[in-house]
Amino acid sequence: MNQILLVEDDPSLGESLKSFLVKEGFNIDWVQQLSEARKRDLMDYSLVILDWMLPDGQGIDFLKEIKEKNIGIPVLMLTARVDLIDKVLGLESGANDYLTKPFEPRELLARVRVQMRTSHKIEEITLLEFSELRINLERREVLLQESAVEMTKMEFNLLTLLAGSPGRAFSREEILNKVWGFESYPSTRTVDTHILQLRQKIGDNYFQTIRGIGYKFNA
Amino acid sequence: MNQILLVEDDPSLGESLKSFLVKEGFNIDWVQQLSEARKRDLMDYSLVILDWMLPDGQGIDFLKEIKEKNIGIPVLMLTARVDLIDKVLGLESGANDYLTKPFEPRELLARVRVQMRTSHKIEEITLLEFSELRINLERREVLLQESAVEMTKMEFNLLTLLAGSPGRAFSREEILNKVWGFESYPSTRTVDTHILQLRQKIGDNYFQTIRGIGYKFNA
DNA sequence: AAAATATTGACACTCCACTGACAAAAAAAG
DNA sequence: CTTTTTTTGTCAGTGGAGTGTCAATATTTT
Repeated sequence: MNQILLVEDDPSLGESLKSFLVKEGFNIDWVQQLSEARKRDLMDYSLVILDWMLPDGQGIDFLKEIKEKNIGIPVLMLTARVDLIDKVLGLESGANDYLTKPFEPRELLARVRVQMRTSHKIEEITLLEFSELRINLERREVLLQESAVEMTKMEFNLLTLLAGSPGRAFSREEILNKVWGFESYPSTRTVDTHILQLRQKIGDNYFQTIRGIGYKFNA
Repeated sequence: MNQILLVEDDPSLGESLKSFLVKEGFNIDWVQQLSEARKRDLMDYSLVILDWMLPDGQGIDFLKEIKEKNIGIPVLMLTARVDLIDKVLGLESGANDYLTKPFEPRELLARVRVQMRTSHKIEEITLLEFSELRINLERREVLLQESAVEMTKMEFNLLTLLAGSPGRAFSREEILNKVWGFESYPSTRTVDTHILQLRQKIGDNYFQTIRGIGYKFNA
């Protein structure tokens, strides 16, 4: 789990950063546009390195999207500007760290390691366990009474969102935002269908309908 | 909850940092020596701001001690040196962030907030508690004397509006605007009906009629 | 290409938000 | 105090919104 999503439009900087970090043992997925970055499933990464200015939008907008999803993935922002305002704005928007260009690769490396280190602590919660149900976030596996249950991508993401906060009520909109993301807007009925799938796979009891709102997971 | 241990030997810098952070709502415990800092119980704090050089030892030594204890408290290092080596060394030794003097107070503030945010999740007000009644906004649950009371969507919304400001009088129009929204305009009698439902479910005492106006919630 | 998955739309069914009517209570008027 | 007027309490019936379900279509993956 040392996968990093690098969002940087400058080809030469991106290339050198990638090769530098790869040498240090990280797995780098380098994209040059926000539109590309939005297609990625953030669950697959343990850190996002995000440029401030990008051809198709502000990096800070993407940052806000990430933080609203509340996945807990750390974000390290890069900027060419020396403006303190930008710096503060970035950090207050939820960035975990900030680096001003030009910077030394070794400082970047150090700060990357800090983020990996601190986020790894949160990653300790890779198991959600209930009476008959066990969800392994790291392996993306679901066990029902010791036997594996196959889950599709959306099913698994939906399940972990709900099961990650048992008892908490989720509105359909919140679910769409956090599981599907901002760029795709399926109808709210899509949520129902996937809930149906989950109910069929692991039983009705876990999922409680909250009429007019959405659903909640009961342990 | 927002207690910060500031370890800084320079009197003028320490004083100005302390007053600045106090103004921002933090509780600052400022010590000028490592020996003083070591006497403190780190459990009492949610962040340590640590100078690199101190009269009775290196700040980085204290940093290592903290990290070896594995308490999980974040540390923000300060240094007068511009040496990249120091920076990297500090971060690799377990510091969560790093600032090189001179720095802007606002940048310090932003980085402090980042640390506070990631370490201590600020608990949101999701509970309304009264003598026999507990309302959990997150779970959308209502407990009356420890036993759950089923609520429909409108009932729950109405209850939380009134119970959110106990003693405050709400006119029917205000209630309609805030619970039902602007687009739908049911008659004001609808409010009465829902108040009736609530009275039947959790007792008459909580809801007081204000003739000619509307209702208020009494704790 | 085929297979797996995601999404939409349709239908039936349930439930509850809302209305309207009347009773009861309070306030105002006489 | 009595009567009239206004406001609120109460309840049952109904229409419509919300949901479960499944099949059909679109999309992605293999």
